[in-house]
Amino acid sequence: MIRKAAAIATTPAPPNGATLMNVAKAASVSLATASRVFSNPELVRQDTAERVLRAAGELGFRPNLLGAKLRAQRTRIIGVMLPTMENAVFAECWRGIEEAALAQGYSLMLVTSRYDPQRERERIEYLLRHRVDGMVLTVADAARSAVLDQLDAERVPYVLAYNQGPRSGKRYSVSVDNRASARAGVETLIAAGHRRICVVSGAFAASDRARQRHAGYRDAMRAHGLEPLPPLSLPAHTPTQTPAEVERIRQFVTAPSAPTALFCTNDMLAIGVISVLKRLGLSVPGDMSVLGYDGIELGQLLERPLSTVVQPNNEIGARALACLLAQLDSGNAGAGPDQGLTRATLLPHALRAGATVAPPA
Amino acid sequence: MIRKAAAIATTPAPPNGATLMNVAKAASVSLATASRVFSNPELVRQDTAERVLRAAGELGFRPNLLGAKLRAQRTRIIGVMLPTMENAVFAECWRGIEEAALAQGYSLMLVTSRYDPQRERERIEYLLRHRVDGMVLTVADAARSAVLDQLDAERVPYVLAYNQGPRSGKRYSVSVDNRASARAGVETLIAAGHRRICVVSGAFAASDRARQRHAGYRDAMRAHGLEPLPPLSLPAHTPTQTPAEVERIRQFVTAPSAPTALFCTNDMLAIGVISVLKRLGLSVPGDMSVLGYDGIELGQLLERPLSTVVQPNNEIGARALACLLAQLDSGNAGAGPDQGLTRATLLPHALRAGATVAPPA
DNA sequence: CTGAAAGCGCTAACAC
DNA sequence: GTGTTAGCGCTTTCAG
Repeated sequence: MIRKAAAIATTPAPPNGATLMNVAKAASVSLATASRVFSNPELVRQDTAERVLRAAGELGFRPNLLGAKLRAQRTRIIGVMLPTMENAVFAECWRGIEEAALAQGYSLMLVTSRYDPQRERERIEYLLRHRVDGMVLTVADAARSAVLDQLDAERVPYVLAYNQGPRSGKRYSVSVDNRASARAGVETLIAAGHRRICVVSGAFAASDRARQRHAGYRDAMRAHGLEPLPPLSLPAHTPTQTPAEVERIRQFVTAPSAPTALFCTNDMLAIGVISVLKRLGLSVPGDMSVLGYDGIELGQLLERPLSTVVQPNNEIGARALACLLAQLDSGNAGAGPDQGLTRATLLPHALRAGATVAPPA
Repeated sequence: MIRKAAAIATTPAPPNGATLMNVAKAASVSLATASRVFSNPELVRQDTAERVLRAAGELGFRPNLLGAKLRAQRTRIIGVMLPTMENAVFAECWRGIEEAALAQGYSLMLVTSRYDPQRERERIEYLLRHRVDGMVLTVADAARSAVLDQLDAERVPYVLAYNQGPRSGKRYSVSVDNRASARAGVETLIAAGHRRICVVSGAFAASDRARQRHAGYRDAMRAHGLEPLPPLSLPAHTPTQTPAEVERIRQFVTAPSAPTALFCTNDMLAIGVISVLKRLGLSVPGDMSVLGYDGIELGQLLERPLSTVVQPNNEIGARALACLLAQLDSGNAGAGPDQGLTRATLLPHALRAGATVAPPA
């Protein structure tokens, strides 16, 4: 008895007396019945349910998902890791993920990695401690990612977004065909009459997509008998208009045999580059054509709409989540046998003709 | 015995045998000691701790935060509700929040409301069920928000971001002085020689900031003996360049006594408006000056850098979180007495001269 | 259709 | 310093 009293006293002063247990008491039913009213209503008689519901309403009952999750050993929380929200492409993807999650009754926990593998590890560990049921991830480099290997080893379900898995790999991924779409984009440049075309990218090491898109560029060039030119590799994937960066761009575009068209591996970069060119006294597309990649909405809102390779960003997010939930529903336990199906979902890309590409002068 | 066996069998097949309990066994210590090694290491002897740590390492132990949270009655999760991530201003704010949270060991749960009060209610209820310790919120209209009233009633700690609380209100908020900063912005327009200045905004009903900024506009106009003009109120806070919207803008800017300068209540809107003007054959700032509000980074990266009123977005997020944690640490229980301090933190704004404002023709 | 009871993994008194 | 123990709030057999 004393023990009991002590135990009660130590209880952190019920911040919320509205527990299921109290609801049950108020409705004169057992805890089990009260629980069922919320999780399996069909198992309880109409009027009993109503009584419980009324009691819940009066007490202002709000289910504590923590208890439920702990017991159920599944949280219905999905971890999402994206490089940054400040690049609209990921904000658009997030929207797709969030809508899909909402529709399916899942919650999300978002972390950003800033394209930093070290930080990727830490943030994912964090998600793991929260016992997320699975994750939607965009990593710097899927092919050599220690953290992905770890996730595989621990059998944590995840789906890559934007990172494109190999055609017959074991990893799930949702993306466009980076290489083919980049090639298609560059081909529009070639079709416009450009011969000297260069890639502008953030650090290739920090983005497998950038590398794949670069490969697509090479495909296009070679297919048309053109010599791939060395790329302009900038430090970041989002533009910083530091003097150093501006100077690098200046040197690049004013060299003796400067390119007549630039293929930027993402739209933000393209936007930044266009502005730098302008500042350098070059007109776009008069003196230099610029093609982006991503298809962010913003591109269409600009004074000079951005010509770009469009990815269905919302859909990439939504499909990635759907793919993850499908995994969760099915062979969650014990990883179903490989059905020989490709696990890399490729969504169609499109080309958006803006006003930043024209025939060379 | 039978019971016991049954109970074990029903356990959802340990997806993770690496529990604290098992670590404790492996290290031949009690559960309590093992727990202390992680939460209060100073309470346990060096070598004991090492043994536990080693065992944990071998078993691949990862603390299950769910159990800890349930027991501790605090989750160390902060709920964040922002209107949308697709407006960079909120993406920048998120960054500030995330960095601050990371530094303090808090996790975040992000939801977006799309400027929709109904959705605000639902999403917040969601956060509440997850037992977040507190929230950082940007709501459509803080002054008449049912959900905020509810949060007050339930004594859920929260801090508003962007929504500006009244000088001596009871609510915590972190923002700039919307009215004063807007006034300062419009005054730069007046200083440039403009007399006919109009506000362009998304639906005022859906944003108290838009209304406050509009009030600042009126202040500026009146202070300079100018007649406030009727605003152009667009349906959304982010631009959609639908034919209908373009047409509305056209009528507005080609009317007999059309304005010579436009003050847009946010940067995204300004960017969209500039592009529409261009399409309508008007040059900015030649035929029309445009001033934005928000100071998103993107504004500086544009071909024609956006003139705008700058808010410290990262800092708004970081400070809002800090303010929330301060609340949590102190009078979490029982809402400390009103210290007469203003709970509305006002951060300094700035004016950024871009290239979209010039003297009227 | 309803109830009793056994925990999910962890923390925090309290006792030793 | 360390162990014992009683739950946090909920779900889910198993038994009526």
